[in-house]
Amino acid sequence: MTSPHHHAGGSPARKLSPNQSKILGCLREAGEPMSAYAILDRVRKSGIAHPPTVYRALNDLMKRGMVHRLESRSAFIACGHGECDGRFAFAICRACDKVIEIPLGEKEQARLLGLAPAEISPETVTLEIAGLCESCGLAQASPA
Amino acid sequence: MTSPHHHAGGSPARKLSPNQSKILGCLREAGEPMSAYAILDRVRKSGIAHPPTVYRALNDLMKRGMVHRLESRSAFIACGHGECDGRFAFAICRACDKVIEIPLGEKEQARLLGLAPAEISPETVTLEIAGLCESCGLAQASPA
DNA sequence: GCCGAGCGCGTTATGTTATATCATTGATCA
DNA sequence: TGATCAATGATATAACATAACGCGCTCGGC
Repeated sequence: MTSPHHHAGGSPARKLSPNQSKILGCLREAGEPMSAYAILDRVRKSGIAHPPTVYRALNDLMKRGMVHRLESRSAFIACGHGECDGRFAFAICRACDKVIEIPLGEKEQARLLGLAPAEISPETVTLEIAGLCESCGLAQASPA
Repeated sequence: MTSPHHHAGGSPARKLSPNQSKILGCLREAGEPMSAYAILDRVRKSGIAHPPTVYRALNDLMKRGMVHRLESRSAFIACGHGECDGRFAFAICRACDKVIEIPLGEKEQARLLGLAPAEISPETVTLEIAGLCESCGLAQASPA
């Protein structure tokens, strides 16, 4: 048995590997979406040196629901709820990249999956809403 | 026959350039999503030789609503309705890449945009539903 | 006709995102 | 002790996308 290593809280299953912890920490610190290569730059000093290392960790973290991928931006972000196994949507400011995670209730999920035609039995949904956040909206309405 | 009749200025519905026509034709023939480089391979015989040519045409066609991009696959597909300026969703078979375009009614659109929190005023929605199509579902249930 | 502006497009080069593959390490167990 | 497997390290390359420059055509003014 190994000693508990890190991350108090809720994880019922396996623990994170050191690399996974580093990368999750990096994303949580940032609080905003980062590309895999941006993550790589930030964790180089921690000894992570190659893209596959980052992608492996990200894929594992995504399986656990602790990191999500923003498809419309090819970027990754820490789950705002620590961990979630459900479905969620994102609202993304197209100007400043701010991201807000939107948890989807059961009903909402069902409704979204129900949009799929009979020919395709739906499994996962990717929903990203782009727009302008308040400050960027103001900045644009009255430029310098 | 191409009629090279282009003109800068007010006309709201300009016609397609030769390259745009070729690439739209290619996508329509395919009837399924293609990567930009797959398109490039297919139109090389028509004289298109470089990625930027393809991306330029794709971007124009997307602005016109005649081509959509599948974010979750980095692929492009001809609009199933010829042209649409509205919102739409996609159902995608994760096994065979079959794509079905789902037109979203006004109500559905409004509901989706309404999911955005107050902080972000929503503009566009990206909704992609992945799952298994009938034949792939069967194939998986009873493998050869 | 001549000229310059605008535009579509060709071309080169490079940037960015992601993965296939093999090597190394370290734990487990007959 | 040595076989074996899982995880990670490292190399290389594949796949996706765009920046930047330049050419040639058509259009409009003169």
